[in-house]
Amino acid sequence: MQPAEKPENNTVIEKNMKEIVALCKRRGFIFQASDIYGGINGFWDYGPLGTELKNNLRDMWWKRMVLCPPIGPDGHPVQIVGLDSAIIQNPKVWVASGHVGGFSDPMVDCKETKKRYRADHLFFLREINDLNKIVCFVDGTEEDEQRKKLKKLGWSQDLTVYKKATILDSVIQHDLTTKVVGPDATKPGTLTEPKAFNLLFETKIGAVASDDNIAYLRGETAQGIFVNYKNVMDSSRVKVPFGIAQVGKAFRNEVNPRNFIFRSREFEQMEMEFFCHPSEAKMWFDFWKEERKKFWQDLGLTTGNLLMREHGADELVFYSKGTFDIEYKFPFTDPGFGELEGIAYRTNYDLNQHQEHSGQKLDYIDPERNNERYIPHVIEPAAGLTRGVLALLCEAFTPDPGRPSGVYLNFHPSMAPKKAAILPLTAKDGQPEIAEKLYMELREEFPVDLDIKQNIGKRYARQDEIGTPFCFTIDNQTVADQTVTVRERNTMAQERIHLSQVGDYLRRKIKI
RNA sequence: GCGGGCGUAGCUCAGUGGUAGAGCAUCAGCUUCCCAAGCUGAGGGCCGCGGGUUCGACCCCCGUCGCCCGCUCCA
Repeated sequence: MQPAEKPENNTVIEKNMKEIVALCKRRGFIFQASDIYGGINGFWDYGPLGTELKNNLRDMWWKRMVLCPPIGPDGHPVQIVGLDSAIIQNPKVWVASGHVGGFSDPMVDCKETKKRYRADHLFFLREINDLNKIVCFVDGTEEDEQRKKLKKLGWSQDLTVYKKATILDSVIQHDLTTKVVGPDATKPGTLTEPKAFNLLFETKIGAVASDDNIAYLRGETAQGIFVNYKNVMDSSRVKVPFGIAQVGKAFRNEVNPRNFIFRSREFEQMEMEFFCHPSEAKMWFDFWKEERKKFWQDLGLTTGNLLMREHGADELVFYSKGTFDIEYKFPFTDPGFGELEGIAYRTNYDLNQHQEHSGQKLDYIDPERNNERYIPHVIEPAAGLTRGVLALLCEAFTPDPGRPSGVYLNFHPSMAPKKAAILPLTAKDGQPEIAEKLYMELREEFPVDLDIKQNIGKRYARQDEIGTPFCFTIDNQTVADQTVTVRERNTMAQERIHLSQVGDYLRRKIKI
């Protein structure tokens, strides 16, 4: 029985994701980019409803960060300002950040075993007296394992007769790739030369292309914040501790885009860099961890599908003193989780780097600490906007055989692309006129649909499928006494309220 | 990047080496006082794209692009 379990499970998961993707296309949430040309791997377009959904999530983040930031430990709202930096910056920015160079991982393929290795995760043993004997291991391979492999090859198992090399380049330089036995290979010469995977998109500035005008599309929005730190300080009357927030596109040449919009080459981030005194960094780290978790919960992601996971020491980038991921249980990661947002304590690494590379002083003179000079430390909550959209879609997707549409999207009303639909029960007897009047009133404040055609069941079903939380239906009684029925999406229950209360009703329900 | 699977209407899928099909959706009209109901009709496809074999290709072959699954990868 055991073996049957996994495939069966996979089928169900696959089906779910397929249905979600199909619904997204059918109803205009998300299309494959360049669809009519056969698509392009790793890029997606947002349709009419997807755009509304994405904007809702973005606006809610902006509100919670910049317009109404949370109350800090001192009882007052924390200070955060907004920014919108260019996608293309001076290429030196990406050298300073470590993305150029550090962001490109050379990969080595094994022709025999079809395995792929990161070149910088490999080391080599070369017999000192025999240039033809070179064997390759993955970092961390125990000496016992090394000897086993040497035994299999029929070579000396005395590790002292081998010279250890860590740089594949030296092997390449001496043209020895044909001699190397790969980590899982049985014969030499199956490893390919390292291929550079530059994860940053390159472009050329100016009409004439040449190598000295290379620029990069940003791999994250964060660096735009760091390079504007001084400008914001000098112009905005902010004092440490404070934050700078930015929402925007970022680009990464992912080796293998997968899972709908989860890993794509063009995506959108919502990042905030919070600058503070080093002695308070831990406190702010804990503060933002809680705030950010609460954010996703407030939007309706249920606790069972949300996870706070601390990075292990091996996972941490060298300059981070701690990173937590907020992860979501997507249908394609189930029972595992996938990253939605990372909250990282980045120390003052980035500002230090930019101070060094730009030659500009980026230290802060703190009037509240006896004019102490220091480079602020940074706590970075960095969320994926497009991943957030996917999480909201997956969470909302609710199959329900008991209703005509067979499925509905259970969005929190604040996230729903359409807040309400106005539906005259029939297209006569003065009902369309009342409906249109209500529509014109409501649309000033809410995204709403007016739908007069076809029978009421079809119209309810359509609204269910796009996740509209409320339908206001005009009937004969409306003409007589100015009341409408409100039909609630999840329960399909109806109540009757006065026309004059509709606006208040929506306002109350949408608020988080 | 490797291996496997798939690509026919908006969606879910039939289909045969000889003139492209169904259901649902969409749209129009009628009918309907509350959940894709009923009746009548309409639009919509170079069968992913490009080659090849053939008198003739949606079908067979090759290539390519895209999607899904598994590896690999994800600063």
